[in-house]
Amino acid sequence: MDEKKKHKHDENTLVCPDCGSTNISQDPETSELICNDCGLVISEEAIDYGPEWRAFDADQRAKRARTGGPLSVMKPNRGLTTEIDTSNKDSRGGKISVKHQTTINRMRKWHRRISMTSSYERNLATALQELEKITDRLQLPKRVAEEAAHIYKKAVEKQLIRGRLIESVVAAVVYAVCRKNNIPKTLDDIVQISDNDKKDIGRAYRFIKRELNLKVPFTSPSIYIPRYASALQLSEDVQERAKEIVEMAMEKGMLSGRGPTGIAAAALYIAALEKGERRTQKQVAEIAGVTEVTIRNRYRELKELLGLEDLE
DNA sequence: AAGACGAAAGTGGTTGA
DNA sequence: TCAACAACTTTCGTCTT
Repeated sequence: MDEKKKHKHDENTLVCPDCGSTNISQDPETSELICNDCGLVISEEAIDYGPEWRAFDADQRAKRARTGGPLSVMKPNRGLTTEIDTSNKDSRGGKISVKHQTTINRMRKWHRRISMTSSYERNLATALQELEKITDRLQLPKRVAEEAAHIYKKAVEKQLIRGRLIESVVAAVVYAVCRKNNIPKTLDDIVQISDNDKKDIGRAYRFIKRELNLKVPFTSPSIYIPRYASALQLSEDVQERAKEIVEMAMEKGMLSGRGPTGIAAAALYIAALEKGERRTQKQVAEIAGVTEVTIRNRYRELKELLGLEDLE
């Protein structure tokens, strides 16, 4: 169990370092170069206005900040806020009279009430921090983070967060955005880098999806093929063949209920056999995060469904 | 010795009363 | 809220390479 977890984590952090070779596309909006194999952002045209350090809680943030906060659409008020400080001095450092202090206190109260301290803002602040952590660890492109932020805001406005951990909801939203954009990340991938329960995240995902009417398309197994293939160092040939197999299986309606990762894994296993680049079931199973048994079952189903000849 | 195969029992999540 | 259910996993024995 421990070993398996470790392995999965490696898979996430070290995905195809050389995938710059072929499968790259450019995002029309942000002009980011994105690897289709794993969603890795190869290079970004946009300048990052954020700080070079990272902080996970308010304390760290306060210690590390040297100037004002970074400008970002990912922050409430774009990171620009003003605050009336509590030292009761005027701009030249002189004391403010007691008479004026009450006025200023009142101003301070309202100012804070209006700008920063509403629960909405506070909620969003933690959420965006968490969102940054997750998208960073999964190496997801910026537009995914932005779409997720947008959806999350809607969820807060509709009061859907009540009774749920902010972190779980953020993870759920990220998962939903990945699904929507056909980015090959499983719920397990998200759980690996999040500190929360799979149960919580899954429940939050279903809830958010239903309440916000998110239209999440059926996940085609083929989106996992490039990712698994490069992790297994299989050729383009094998990938193409595996995609063909998936296509054929889908036409015959094999998609009912079965997990897409298992189908992708089995198709890849078959394709690799056909092209003489044999991988063991165990190898494929580990990469795909399913068991050998599942691969065997899908393998058997695919074989009889497609009438594939026995291969040796 | 390692891989492939499949039966049987167990697990976590969904669905419908 | 509970029970039935499907998909998947775990475990294990057997056969093949």
